[in-house]
Amino acid sequence: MTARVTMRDVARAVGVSPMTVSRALRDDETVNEKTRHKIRQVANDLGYVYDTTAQAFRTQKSGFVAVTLPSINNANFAETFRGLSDGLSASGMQLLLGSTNYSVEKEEELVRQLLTRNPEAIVLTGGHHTDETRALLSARNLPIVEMWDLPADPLGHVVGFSNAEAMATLVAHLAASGRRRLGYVGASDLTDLRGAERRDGALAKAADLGLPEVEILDAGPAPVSMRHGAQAVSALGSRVREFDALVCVSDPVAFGVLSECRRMGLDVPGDIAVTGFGNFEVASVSDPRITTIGVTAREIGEQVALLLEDLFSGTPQDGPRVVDVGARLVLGETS
Amino acid sequence: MTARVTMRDVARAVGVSPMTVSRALRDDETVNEKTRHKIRQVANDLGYVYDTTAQAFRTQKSGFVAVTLPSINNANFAETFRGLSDGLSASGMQLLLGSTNYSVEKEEELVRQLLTRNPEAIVLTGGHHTDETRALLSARNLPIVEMWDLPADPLGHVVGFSNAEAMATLVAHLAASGRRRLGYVGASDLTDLRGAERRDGALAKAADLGLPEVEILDAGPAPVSMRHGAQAVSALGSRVREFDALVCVSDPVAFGVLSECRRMGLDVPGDIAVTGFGNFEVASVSDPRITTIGVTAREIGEQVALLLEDLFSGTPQDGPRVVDVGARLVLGETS
DNA sequence: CCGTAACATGTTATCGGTACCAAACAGGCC
DNA sequence: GGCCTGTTTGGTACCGATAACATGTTACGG
Repeated sequence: MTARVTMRDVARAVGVSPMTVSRALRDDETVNEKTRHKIRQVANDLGYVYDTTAQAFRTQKSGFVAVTLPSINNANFAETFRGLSDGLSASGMQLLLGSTNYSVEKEEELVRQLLTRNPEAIVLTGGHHTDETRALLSARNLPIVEMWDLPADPLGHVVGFSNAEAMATLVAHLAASGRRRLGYVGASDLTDLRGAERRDGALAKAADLGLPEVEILDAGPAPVSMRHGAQAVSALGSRVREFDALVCVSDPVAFGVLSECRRMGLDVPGDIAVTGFGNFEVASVSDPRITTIGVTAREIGEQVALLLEDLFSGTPQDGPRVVDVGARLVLGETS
Repeated sequence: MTARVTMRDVARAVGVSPMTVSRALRDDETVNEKTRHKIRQVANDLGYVYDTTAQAFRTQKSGFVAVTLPSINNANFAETFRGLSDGLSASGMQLLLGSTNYSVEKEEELVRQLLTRNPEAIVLTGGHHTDETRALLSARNLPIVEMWDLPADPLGHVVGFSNAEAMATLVAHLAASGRRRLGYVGASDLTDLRGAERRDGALAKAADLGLPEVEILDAGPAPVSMRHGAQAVSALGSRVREFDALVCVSDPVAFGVLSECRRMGLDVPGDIAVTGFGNFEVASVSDPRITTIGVTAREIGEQVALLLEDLFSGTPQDGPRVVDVGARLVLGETS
């Protein structure tokens, strides 16, 4: 194979210095219009491809923003990623994606790996991290954004909402419509910390409102999805009739619960209410539509992008910013 | 902020040369056990973080595999990405992800951008690309994998299945169970080329079997999802009764169609059959379960990873490889 | 005690851009 | 013409790791 074409080659072909080529392919300001045009032309003819790695090395700016998501296979996180990606492409940043599988240990490993690429900022999902992760991150002078939560002790900037509070709204709504015997369907372990917060929010609000104790229905280890919701209900068998509302950690779980309830001949919402979380597409398309919490997944990504753009553009900051994008009750036909 | 810690700093602190530090943090073979241990220790104490950018630059190996997906917000592509990601993490490769939004022009732009990062291989979804993309790629001596399709004129290696053939199987099944008046629900434009192939496969097979002409029900521009399936049916109104089967480009669309049919009081599969494609979770959880085509999304990713590992390990290759992972009919309760 | 092999470590140059500073050049003004 | 200003271009060093080669060190048999 022929050796790679570098700026030097282009420079030689045009009869200028590599420095001029470098300028011509970037700032445009100082280089003479004709020279620049010629350089671009020749670069193209020679099949020159710019080497971002070399640039990143020399300038010590990688052009990367590192992102960790619990799972890529989740419509909401995917939307956030898209919002972030679209928002940042304007400033020429590329995303470096890692998936933590809902594990803070995996997150630590990932952060360690991502940091070796010299990202110019790092975006984490959630506010729970290992001590080691926190140490790694604070040792670098690097903008940090935590999203999808409102952590009590943030590492840097925050774009999110209160999962507990949103869930409390939902429980209040159920109580107001006369539901009293609530079951909560979510992951059995607590690796999904956002899920855990939602659960705590539901339990606390129910206690607050004087409802009977909420029974926890185990849907298996995180991440839980449609099939786990269905399984949790079928495992319950006829005991499901003891409840008049099933509060689910997410819409996919709620959909599984809903489907299984119908298979068992239950009337939703006549016999039992079902609620989800996240306003996934399935919630608004299913028959009946599922009552849920609307989170602005895409907006979270966009807000993070805006925040980072501000940081990159050098706008002076007065301390870490906290953006609460909120979450609202979306009434469906299952409650 | 203090300047970054480099190998030089570690070397000075330990009293060895930077070269020894470099070796100690990598191969382990030649460096004395005690020296290595000391170096690791000191590196850790100093908070040294390896600089992959510098390594990538010096060795001219980026450690990146570039991947383009039509959409990240699609459970199947997300699964493929996971399979690929998990499979490649063993060989220390990191994925550089780009989303084409089902557009070959966006793909070209993306490929151009990704190539500046010197990826060691590139994985594309689908077999349709602009001429410019093909030119860009063949100018580099770079392993190329196309997945999710069996292109007639592949750029390199292939891991996929025939979308048209799979759809033909589905239509044959419908015909065998007595369905004759078929409607096809998919994107109106042809930007989703895999979708277009599925459509062509369905139409061709129907014609082949002597069924009446299949009517195309427009679900809007790609990408189409649940809501578009539902809208297509509601737009049809009572005309939906003219069909005895609705073949959908994907499971999400089929689910939308199914929900809307039920809202309209139709009995599925009594009055009308509904089929999907992709074996998404919603197909197996919904009530009734949706008849679909099972594609091995995760396996595609895993197979690509295996293929690339082989290439990276230097195993001699005899020409580009083609892996047909196949696709099978998954009978549900909607047909 | 020496030669040689096996192991362990050091030296130098380099990957492809670009920051920084210097210099060449053109045009305008007195 | 001489001087100044502004525009355009060039020269040199360097970012942090490592390939390739050279050198030093130890172990051991004869």
